[in-house]
Amino acid sequence: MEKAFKALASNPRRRILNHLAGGPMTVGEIAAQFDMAMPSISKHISVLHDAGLLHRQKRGQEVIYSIAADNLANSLYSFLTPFCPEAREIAAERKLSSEDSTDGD
Amino acid sequence: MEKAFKALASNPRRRILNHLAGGPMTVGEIAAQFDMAMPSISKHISVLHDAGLLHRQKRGQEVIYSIAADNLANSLYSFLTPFCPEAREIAAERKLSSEDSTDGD
DNA sequence: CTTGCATTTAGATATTTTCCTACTTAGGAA
DNA sequence: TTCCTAAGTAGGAAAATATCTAAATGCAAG
Repeated sequence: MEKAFKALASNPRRRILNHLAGGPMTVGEIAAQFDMAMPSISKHISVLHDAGLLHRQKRGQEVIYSIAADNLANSLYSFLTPFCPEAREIAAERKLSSEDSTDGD
Repeated sequence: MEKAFKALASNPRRRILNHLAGGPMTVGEIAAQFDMAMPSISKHISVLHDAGLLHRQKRGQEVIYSIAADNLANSLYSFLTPFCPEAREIAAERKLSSEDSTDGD
């Protein structure tokens, strides 16, 4: 969860997520939306991926990233749980419906 | 929202929020939970407050902070909206009920 | 094998964040 | 006033982050 929040604490990284909300993309397609050198984008993407917020898939020499919506949602819901009753309910439901134990932190 | 995510990207600050989940506290009470100098805690608190995540109330020479749960939840829900249908619904509901009951803070 | 393209890694530098000590502000009481 | 305590500010050192250019890696085609 530490990693997820650190990953989300950056404007370019949140923008990357927003672009990916439109569907999976290659690194190049993502980078095309930014006025930033490719390696910087690549680094941001890897921070997001490392936080479990992106899925990665290779196609030839391209790498396609897509949002790991479940991890994103679960991280935020479980963080909200102590503060917010509705988040507690939702977090519980999500946990039930997907029994794939993913991250702990 | 930028501020909220930056504020949440720090372990000590998330710990402060978790302590405050137990109820309002003075700066001193919060600081007592940490092995960190007072000014550092004070700074963390002010980052959280500046992000709209804490309410502030003075009582004599003490300052009492409490969680601004609504802002916390709204920030995260509205961020999640593009990625997650249930967040969209919840965000919409929250927005409605906050227009209804103008509870000031 | 060589060339070309997509992505990542390495290394350098500038900015930001974190945390400390020392000092200031402000309220309450003697 | 003077003293004490709670909280915040100022300034600076150390660590972490962001970003760049240059070089390396991986893959596919000729």
